[in-house]
Amino acid sequence: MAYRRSPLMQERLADNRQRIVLAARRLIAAGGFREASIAAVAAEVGLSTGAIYRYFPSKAELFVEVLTNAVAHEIAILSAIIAGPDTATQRLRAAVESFASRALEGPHLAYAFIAEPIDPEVDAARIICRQQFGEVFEKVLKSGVKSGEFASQSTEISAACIVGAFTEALIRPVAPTAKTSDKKKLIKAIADFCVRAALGDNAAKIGPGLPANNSKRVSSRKA
Amino acid sequence: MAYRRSPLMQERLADNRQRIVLAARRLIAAGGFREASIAAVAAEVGLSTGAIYRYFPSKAELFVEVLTNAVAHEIAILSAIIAGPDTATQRLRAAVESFASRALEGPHLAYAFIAEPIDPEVDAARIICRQQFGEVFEKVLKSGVKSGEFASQSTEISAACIVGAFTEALIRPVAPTAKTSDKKKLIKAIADFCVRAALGDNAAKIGPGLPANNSKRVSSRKA
Amino acid sequence: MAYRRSPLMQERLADNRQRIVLAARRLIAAGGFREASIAAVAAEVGLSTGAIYRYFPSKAELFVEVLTNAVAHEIAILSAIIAGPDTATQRLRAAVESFASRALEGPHLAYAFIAEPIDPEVDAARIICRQQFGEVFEKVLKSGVKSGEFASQSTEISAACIVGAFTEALIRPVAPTAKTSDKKKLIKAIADFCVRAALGDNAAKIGPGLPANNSKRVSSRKA
Amino acid sequence: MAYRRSPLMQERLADNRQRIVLAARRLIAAGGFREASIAAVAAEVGLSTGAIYRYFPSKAELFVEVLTNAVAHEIAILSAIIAGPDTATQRLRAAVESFASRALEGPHLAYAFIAEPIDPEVDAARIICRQQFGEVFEKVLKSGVKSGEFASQSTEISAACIVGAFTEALIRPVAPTAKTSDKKKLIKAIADFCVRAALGDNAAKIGPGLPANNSKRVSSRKA
DNA sequence: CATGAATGAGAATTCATTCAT
DNA sequence: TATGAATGAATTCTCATTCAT
Repeated sequence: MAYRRSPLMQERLADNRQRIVLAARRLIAAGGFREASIAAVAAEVGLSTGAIYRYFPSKAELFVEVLTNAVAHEIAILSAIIAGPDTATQRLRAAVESFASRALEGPHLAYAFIAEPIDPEVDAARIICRQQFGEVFEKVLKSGVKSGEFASQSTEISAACIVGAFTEALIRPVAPTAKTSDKKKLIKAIADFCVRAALGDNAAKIGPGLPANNSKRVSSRKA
Repeated sequence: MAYRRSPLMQERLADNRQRIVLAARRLIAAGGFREASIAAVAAEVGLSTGAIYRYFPSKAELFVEVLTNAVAHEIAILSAIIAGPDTATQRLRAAVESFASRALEGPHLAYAFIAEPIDPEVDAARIICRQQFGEVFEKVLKSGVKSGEFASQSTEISAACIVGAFTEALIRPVAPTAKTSDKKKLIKAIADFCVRAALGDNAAKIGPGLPANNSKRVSSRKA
Repeated sequence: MAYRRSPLMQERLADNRQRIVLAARRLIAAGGFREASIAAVAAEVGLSTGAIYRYFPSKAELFVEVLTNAVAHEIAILSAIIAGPDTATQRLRAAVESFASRALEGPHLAYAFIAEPIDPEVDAARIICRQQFGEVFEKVLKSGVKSGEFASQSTEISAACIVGAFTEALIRPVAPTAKTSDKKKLIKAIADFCVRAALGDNAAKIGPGLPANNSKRVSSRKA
Repeated sequence: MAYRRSPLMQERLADNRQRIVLAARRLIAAGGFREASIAAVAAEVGLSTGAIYRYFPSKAELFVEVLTNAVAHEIAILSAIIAGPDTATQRLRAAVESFASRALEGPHLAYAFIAEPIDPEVDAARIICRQQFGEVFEKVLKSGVKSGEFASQSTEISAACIVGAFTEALIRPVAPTAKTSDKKKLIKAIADFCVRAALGDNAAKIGPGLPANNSKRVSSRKA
């Protein structure tokens, strides 16, 4: 009598897989790769270590999926923003701010995207993820350059720089960064930086779209 | 009558310390912290593991010195560039290009500056190093803002973004990046990005000083 | 449907913990702390080194348990003897003889109670163990002094001296002490010594209760 | 031209040997065997580690000499006391007090006499040392038994018990034992214990020579 | 003779992975 | 399928001992 898998069972299985990924993600976000041992992940999901290996052939592949998953989620959000109806400047700013604000919530997870290769396999995945981010940003840049809104530039490399630029923001405050208002300022300043870089000498043309810094946007407009 | 150490010996000793640091650096540059076990470092210098501990009380302290050393060297070069007589724009560009081109030589070492905290002690050193880089860049930014050459901005965060932006360049090509010409383009594009971000809407004012991308600076000016 | 651990397995697990403690104890008894490396203990139980750490977080804690266990066993026996109905003299003698005879079986284990602090944690446990022994003996001494059977004395220090006195017996014959009859003589002589010291000048009063040496109690009295 | 050793040189050599032994002794007394690494000993004497091996073929042999030396010194003092003109009781008491009071000054050195066999060779030496102590005490015991002052007893084992009994005193206060008055009481109580054990039921005969507890000795004797 | 750098054999501890139940 | 005990290789660090200078 062959066992047929009940729908309930199937769901639980799919469930477990997802729960493992999320547990690993939570641990990485909280304490970095170092804290995310198989034993810790298993404990977090409420399974045994052995059970993890029923769903993932190795720790590396689990981590690859954690990255892939997290990135897919981000990419979806960013893509939606970037596909929006606003000007390229507005969309770029919104995308950077959106990503950066989430990144600040889990700095250790952010590390994961740029961290030291714990494992070659994981490293390969990470590079791909970064490229995906780059591609999304490249879209806005291209559309902005095409429309003349942005300065002419190597959109591919600019995209990479944008990823790198706000990456920095994630890494700096390893200590839980005090105030919410500080975070907002930080995010805004990063977005400003990226937008300025995208605009180039078109900034003047465009006019008051870009505040030169956090507090004087109005004054900058009157010129 | 105390025995005096021969000059040859003295040299070898001082040498050894440096050789250990360099060997560790080489290993980190080639394969990351992961590959730089004490045993590997010892083998690389041609010493026993025990000998390493004559020069460094712990692995952490060795790694701290590797970072400190590497950073000190970079900082010296960057500081010289930044203290130069050129315009802020030129100095910023030169600094970014200088740093980025060296970083491309040892991508894994670059990782070390942003890596996942392997060890709290090493991590502390890393954060300090990043701040030092930031401070150097902040200098040019401040001088440029003060002279009116750069747009008004949060120089601290812009400096961090610059560090982050070219950090990206170091991380991307983990695979040995094909052609030298590619590297040059990459470096130039990064510098362009950073300079644009610094200039902001002053770009137009300043005039054709900034090429919007690698080859078409003229066209970008006509607008 | 969670798997239930078979009773056999459960038993083996509980067993293992105990077996590790006993293996460590055996090794210490045979060759001292020196011979009881984690590797040796693991080999003795037939486990891997890693397995030991499933049961004990560190070598120190294992050793503490070895001591604690051994002492708890002794204390239980001694307490029973000392709580008995006999005269203080008889109970003291019985307690010393009981302890000493067991101690002679594992001289190296006895070392463990007085050994050089190998590890602060273990050392702390050892001091507590010695105090516990002392307290047990102090009970008989106090009861004997109170009843007038023993001479007035510092019961605390006398108790310590008793522990020390037969400690000596454990240490002397590191070489496998020849004959059983010798051991018996040794134990008896130690007990005599302790009892004499407890009695003090009450000895005469009490009468022939105490043999002055092993075999000639009658003759010793007539003098 | 053969080198002739100058008298000065000879002295320095003999000196060094002694200085090494004393340095080792100091270190052991201060922090136990654990703190007395060859490197530490060398630093203490102001020699190189290699130099130690010119005087002692191994660490074990150095430690053996440390023990032997220390014991020889003690034995000399004790022998003098025991060869004195007083009663056996007085001589025994004096010997115990003399030894114990010195032992309290360097508890860690005292450990060394009873410590866990760090090394079989050292262990062998330690056993011999203990026996030597025993022999000295046996002398008084024998003389006291012969004169009828002490109870008939196995002098060999009583001697061992005495060594063991005050050994305990050395081990108890690993923490620097506060007050001098406490120390005095401790030493006296130990001596009392040993003397009582030696006297046995002769105590009454002899009369008020033995104070049953700490404070009434002098007044009780002269009567 | 003196030096002290170098050796290298352990020792404790960690953790991804396997496998009997 | 699930469990988690067991494995064992790898890693950091220590220290007695040696030997070129």
